[in-house]
Amino acid sequence: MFEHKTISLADQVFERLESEILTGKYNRGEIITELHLSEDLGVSRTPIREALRRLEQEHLVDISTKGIVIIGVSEEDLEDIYMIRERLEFIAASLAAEKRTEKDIAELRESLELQQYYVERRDADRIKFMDSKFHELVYRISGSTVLYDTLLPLHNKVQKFRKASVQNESRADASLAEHKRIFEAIAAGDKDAAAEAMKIHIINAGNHVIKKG
Amino acid sequence: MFEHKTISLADQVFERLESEILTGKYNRGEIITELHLSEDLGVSRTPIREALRRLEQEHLVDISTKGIVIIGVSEEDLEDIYMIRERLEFIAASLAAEKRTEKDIAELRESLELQQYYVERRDADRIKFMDSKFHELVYRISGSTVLYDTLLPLHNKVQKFRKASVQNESRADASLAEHKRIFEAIAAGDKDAAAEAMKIHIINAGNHVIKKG
DNA sequence: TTTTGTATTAGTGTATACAATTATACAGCA
DNA sequence: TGCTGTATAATTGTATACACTAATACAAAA
Repeated sequence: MFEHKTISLADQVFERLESEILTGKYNRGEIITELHLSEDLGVSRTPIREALRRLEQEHLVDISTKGIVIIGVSEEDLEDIYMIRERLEFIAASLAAEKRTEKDIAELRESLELQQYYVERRDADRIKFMDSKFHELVYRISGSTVLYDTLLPLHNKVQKFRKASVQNESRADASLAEHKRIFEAIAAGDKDAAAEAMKIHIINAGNHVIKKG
Repeated sequence: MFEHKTISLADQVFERLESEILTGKYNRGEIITELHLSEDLGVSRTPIREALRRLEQEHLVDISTKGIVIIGVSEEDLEDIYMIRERLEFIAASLAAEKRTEKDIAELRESLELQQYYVERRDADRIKFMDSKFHELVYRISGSTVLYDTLLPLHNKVQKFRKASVQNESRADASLAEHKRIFEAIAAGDKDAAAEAMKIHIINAGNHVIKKG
């Protein structure tokens, strides 16, 4: 009856470590060991290693003979990520406007309403969460597995930097307004408007996140 | 003296399986098991699993309770991949023209000379290899880890389809000419010309690989 | 004091045994 | 014939023991 989809320890460890690295718990260049992780998390090295292999593939860590070297996301990476997202989410929004179903529209609307709720309450963590949710929905609605797989990791990688941005009240308000504009265009099936609104949104978000030299 | 960099079994298994999946050894939907792989390759399940986890992350396989389900790359994925590459390699070429050193130029030139050599000898496998090498060099020279990590998997995923394309002699000649144009622009440090030449190249390559409905 | 060789230690890499879950085949029954 | 329950088998998930490599500390000699 109740879908008790058990998540493997390896997956849990991956999610946790990825989140901890992306939110800045570990410093760039810091070295950790499988044994420490194993003891800290209370699981054997096997699932730890499977998680680390995936993190290594994402270039979030480097596995050396001295241990696990934390890489994370640098300021330079940030600019590249927003540059790429600007181009690809432009496409994703266009496709989403083309392919969205009534159910998709309802999901987007609900996610926006929740975002509005949290923006009014100045709940930065949940704002960030709903912001991610909205973008992920657009990726999914685009119907392109390739776009989804390409964009989701890029989006996740800016977490640490995005939190500060979202705590800025005026930016939180503006971001919500931009999401609404994107939503309206997708709901109306207006491909060009959706793409353009998304492009502007990514550019604005990037400008607020990237520290200018 | 001799750098005998030992490659772990897990990495070897990953490379091999990835290549076999992308070149079409397994059919979409086919199910294999860890035990079979373990026996076939003569290694224990541990490195097999670590390889499979990475393949799963790339959406090349799906690990279910029935076994490992082969996903691979579909025809629909192809169009998305070339659409994305068109946009991102445009940027990569531009950055490469901006940042290339003399050493980079020499490497690109050498890779082109080899490609020419193999094109003249109609050696499809090696043409494909040198074609990949050229693009990978551009990714690297762009100086963006993010672009590199994003583009390399996308490029690799079209392997199976690219081989047929490269066996077409007129396309092989055209592709070489396009590479030369990209090279000249990068060597000259002409960002816009490099970007434009790359864009045209990707579009042409895509048109030859994608079967029209 | 510096350098070099060696013993030790700390770390990842691999194999194997076992646990848990789920698919499957088959028998019994309606 | 079709359905249902159960036993069996097949598969992935996890833990642990061991192998191997390389970094490190330390002592001895130049």
